[in-house]
Amino acid sequence: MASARKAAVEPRIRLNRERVIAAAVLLADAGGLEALTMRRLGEHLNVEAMSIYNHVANKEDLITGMADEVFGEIGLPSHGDEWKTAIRKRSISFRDALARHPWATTVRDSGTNPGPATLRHHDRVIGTFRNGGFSVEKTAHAFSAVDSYIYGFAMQEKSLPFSTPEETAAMAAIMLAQLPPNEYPYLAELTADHVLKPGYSYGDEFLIGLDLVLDGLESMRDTD
Amino acid sequence: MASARKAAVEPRIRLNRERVIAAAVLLADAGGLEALTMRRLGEHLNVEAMSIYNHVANKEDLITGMADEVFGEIGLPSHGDEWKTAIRKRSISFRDALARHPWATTVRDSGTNPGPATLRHHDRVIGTFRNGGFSVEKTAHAFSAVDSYIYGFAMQEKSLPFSTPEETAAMAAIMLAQLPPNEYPYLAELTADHVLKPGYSYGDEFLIGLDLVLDGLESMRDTD
DNA sequence: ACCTGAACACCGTTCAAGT
DNA sequence: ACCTGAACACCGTTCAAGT
Repeated sequence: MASARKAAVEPRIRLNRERVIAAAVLLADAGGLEALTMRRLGEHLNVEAMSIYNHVANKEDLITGMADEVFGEIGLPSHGDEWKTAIRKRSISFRDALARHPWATTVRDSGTNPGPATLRHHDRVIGTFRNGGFSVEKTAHAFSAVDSYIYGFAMQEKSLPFSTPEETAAMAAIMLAQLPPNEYPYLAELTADHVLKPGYSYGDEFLIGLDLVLDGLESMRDTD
Repeated sequence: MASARKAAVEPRIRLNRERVIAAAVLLADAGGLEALTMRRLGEHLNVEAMSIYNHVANKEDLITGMADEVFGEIGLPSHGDEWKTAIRKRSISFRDALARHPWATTVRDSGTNPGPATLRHHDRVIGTFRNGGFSVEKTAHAFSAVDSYIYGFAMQEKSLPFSTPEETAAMAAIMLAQLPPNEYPYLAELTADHVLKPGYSYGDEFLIGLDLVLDGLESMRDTD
């Protein structure tokens, strides 16, 4: 009875790999990958840092698990949709996931030791191109082009020193003022005539570039 | 005389920002960004780690300098070439630079505090689009699309667990053997029928995707 | 089976002290 | 002006010891 009450007061839910990974994702979302230390993660889990090693081989294994968690959040391309619609939807979902977890843009576990969510996701994307009439070779081209674009865009977006339109305008004005205009005339023009225009948001570029790539893939599929 | 000889035996060239950055780039090229520690860098410069702070504000400042160094290695788009040729050449040069310095794919200083080489490079790229008949707005689209693609491709390439064709074949065979084929049929097909084919090299995808983007930009420029 | 405390070999960075 | 030694507040990870 007494011990039951004590357990209720100090819940100390059983630790496991999933809970460790989930807490680590929260920590990295809030402060970036460099804010994720084993000691800090232990604090958030009400446990000493060393206990984490009972559920995760080491920090690298932890980060691999985190990356797979992010891949699990990406909506799989739907079998019902036409290939272009399906890939477009999952690309938007992919970019949204990377925007929620900016640290994930630099991790890229998929090359070395992909987790189950990553494998399943890749399989479905490849299958969408194949069933959309792409040859095996052209599927490889398509997969590489689309994912390169998404990763690169997410990385550029993450490294911008602003996020809201107001911040953007303020930062752009400062940068423009610091810019020697004779030295960088085109950069100055782009900043003054485009970035500083009301309603500018770098995020809007995503769909423009994405559709450019998808349209290009469509005509590639139908030629040769 | 004696001191002159001593100076010859122990050259101890005067340290400066450029020499510090150059040594740091070598270190990061060899072992990645995590191999770059101030103590190790000091060793390579025959100096205590703390001396480095006389030439660099802190490690972040050092890495910013390194990123600008890499941008300086990228061939500027030539004024004589037609925009597509000029951007194509500089994109290949950009990707080569990122392949030489894989750590730079994850740095992206340009957003927050671009160095002089970065600014000059961006100005020339923007100018190439403008002189090639792109409106200011379409120049922004083009710049974003091309650089997103290049960054993303370089990141994917860097994270592959193989580089030579022999390694690729060996790794792909292992991965294919580990793959449950019923669970990931399309991934298995792509690996067996494409990646394992003799002559496969992921790097070859670069130009295919790049030309896709460039052709898309050309038709975007000429419509609306 | 899981958690802990102490310890090891590292980090980046400061500061007073040297030349 | 530049370099150094000692020190501080951290890291990831090990290992023996606890329950």
